Amino acid sequence: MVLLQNSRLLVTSALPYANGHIHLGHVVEYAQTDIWVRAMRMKGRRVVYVCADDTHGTAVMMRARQEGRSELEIIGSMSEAHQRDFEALQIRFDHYGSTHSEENRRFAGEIWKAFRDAGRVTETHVEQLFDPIEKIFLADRFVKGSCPRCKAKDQYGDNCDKCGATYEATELLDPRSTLSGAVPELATAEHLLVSVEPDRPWITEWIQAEGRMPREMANYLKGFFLGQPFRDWDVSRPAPYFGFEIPDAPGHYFYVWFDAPIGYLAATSQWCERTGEKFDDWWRSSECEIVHFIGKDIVKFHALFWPSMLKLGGYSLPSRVHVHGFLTVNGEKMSKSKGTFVLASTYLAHLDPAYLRYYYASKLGSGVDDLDLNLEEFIQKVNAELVNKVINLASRSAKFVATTGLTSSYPDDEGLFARAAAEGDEVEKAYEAFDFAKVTRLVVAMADRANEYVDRKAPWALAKQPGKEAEVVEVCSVALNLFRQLVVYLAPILPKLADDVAALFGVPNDSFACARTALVGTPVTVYTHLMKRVDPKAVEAMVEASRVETAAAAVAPVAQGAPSAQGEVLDDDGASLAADPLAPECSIDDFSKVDLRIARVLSAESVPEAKKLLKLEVSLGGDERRTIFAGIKAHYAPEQLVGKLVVVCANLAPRKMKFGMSEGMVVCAGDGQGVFVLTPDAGAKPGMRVR
RNA sequence: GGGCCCAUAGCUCAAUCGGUCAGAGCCCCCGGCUCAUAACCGGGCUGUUCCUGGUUCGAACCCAGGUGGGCCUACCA
Repeated sequence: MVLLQNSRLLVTSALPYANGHIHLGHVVEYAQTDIWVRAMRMKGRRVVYVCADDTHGTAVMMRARQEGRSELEIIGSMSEAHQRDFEALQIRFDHYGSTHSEENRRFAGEIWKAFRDAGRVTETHVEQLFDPIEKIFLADRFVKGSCPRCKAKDQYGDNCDKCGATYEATELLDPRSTLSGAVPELATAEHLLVSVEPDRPWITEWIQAEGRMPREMANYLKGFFLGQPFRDWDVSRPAPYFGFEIPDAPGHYFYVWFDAPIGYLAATSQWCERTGEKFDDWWRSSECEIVHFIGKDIVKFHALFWPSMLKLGGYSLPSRVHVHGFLTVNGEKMSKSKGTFVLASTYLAHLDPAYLRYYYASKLGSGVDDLDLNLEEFIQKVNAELVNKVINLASRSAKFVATTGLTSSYPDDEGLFARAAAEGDEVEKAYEAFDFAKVTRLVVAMADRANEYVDRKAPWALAKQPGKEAEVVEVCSVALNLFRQLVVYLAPILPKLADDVAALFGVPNDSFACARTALVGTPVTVYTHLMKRVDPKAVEAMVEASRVETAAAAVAPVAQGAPSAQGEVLDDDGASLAADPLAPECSIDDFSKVDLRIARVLSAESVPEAKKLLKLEVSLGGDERRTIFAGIKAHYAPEQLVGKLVVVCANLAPRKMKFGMSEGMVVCAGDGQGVFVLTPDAGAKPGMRVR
């Protein structure tokens, strides 16, 4: 570990993008960072934790146009929503800013000037497609057309997902703007690039320093980027663009990824302004170490470009770039149709944030592995470990000392308290090493020992024997002290519980040192449940609510590459329509050529060798049956479909596929991300025509 | 096709330098208890540590090859 023991710490989480709400995938990162920050504070370190909304770029601009609102309105309301979610999740920043701030403009300008002064800015002309209606240059993701190689329709401007060809957007056949549907024109745009190649030698070394980042990430960067010259980085976008105009290049704007990480600087600066701290003490001081928490998708920006920017600007480099994996739910990617794409606000409407914080912590090691939220395990683990073992200690002992309080001197407890106190070092080390799973393992083991002790001493039996009153109080004083010790160790993960327990005894739990000394003579207030068991029905309700919410929701036109940009738009904002414009008008005769029928799914099986295909057997009524291969494996389990009525195109020319003949097509709605099979209302029968 | 990571009981995972490390929790079964949020305690149960070969006095841990996953990326390492 590169971290020094006594320096101050500046900690960041990646900036959530202003185009979508916080969901459970985001929470992995913010909860993890928050836990680490709290743990470092409880060790006595000075820590500042900053974050901000990432606001710039085409996605926000287009959303503003579609909704007829200004960008400022959109980023304003999204920032509020984000902060509300974080607050409810007990994720506490010292400062939460926005990349759309004067400070950020200033820092971006300064770093830009540093590139200029170093002679590292070059210009280039890029032939790019231009939307004559929206008056905007089209990024690859905003153009669709036919693949120049295999002629597959509806492909984005960078590569073909049918044949895998890569090409320039300008090579697409029949290109269309996904924004307006217009035929794009070829236009020349001037772009500004910065060179990062001069930094490659020292970045190569910097990345591989012990503890800089998880080993597999360092290997990945080394193998993938560092072995060859860095290409110049295109950091400008032509107007119109929602962002900062480049000071010495009118008409050019900073690309969102240029000013996004600079948001870390700006947020710190705002915090300094507010608190009277000196900025240079945090970003230009050997006494301060910087720790970034990021997802593995954005490691390139944080480990290659960002150090280069910092160095040129004269700022400190990060001591640690802590990289985590993605969230899966029940073993697979979050799925809207399965209701496992859960927004933070939806979770919070049904469940206590403490459960999620605990569960995530119990699964977080120091590596980059994806974290699976298995909902069954979530219920079982939280109930068994947290409520049944830890909380139970207080629950089973508190009432015996309600009138007496804790003993005035700490009784003999067979060394249990001392042992757990000694293990505090291990707990602290595990926190520091980001191994929160180990923390929970240690704590659960301590709780087991404590429960075993209470069981052996059986205070409930003693209470029935006259003259043993003092002994009862002793046993329960031990139990409560052991309990509080656990709560102190868990405090970074469960700050609310720590506060509640502090109130129970009237003694704070704000430092790991609190776990070293037993409480004596302390009065105990009336005990009420500190945490309820997870109700499986609430989990079900949350999944159901997510299914409903997202089924009704439109999808963001593009998932933009900003920090942790896993966000989605969740209302009927026309984004889907914009992303996939209406086809040219057709006649009723044209339409009649397509014979759509209701069909019943008789069987469905996944094609093991195929990535995307399910093999369906459908009935059109009577003996008319069809075998259809549908590319919906990623979105539907075979058993979800069996027995369902669906709409199929019955007169589609049969198509020979690798796995057999497909004799029709199941009609689905989709936008490239979600896929939704259409089903008729009750009463429809197989064979009915759809007009 | 290339790169990286991973592979331990039904499930989720542990196991400082290769040396009682083959473990914990959950699940399941049996027993106890009744203070506690149908919670707690005790006992039992399952493993050729993916396979094959090698190094070593000794390997889950090191090396080679293979198989199977995950992620990234693509005619380029």
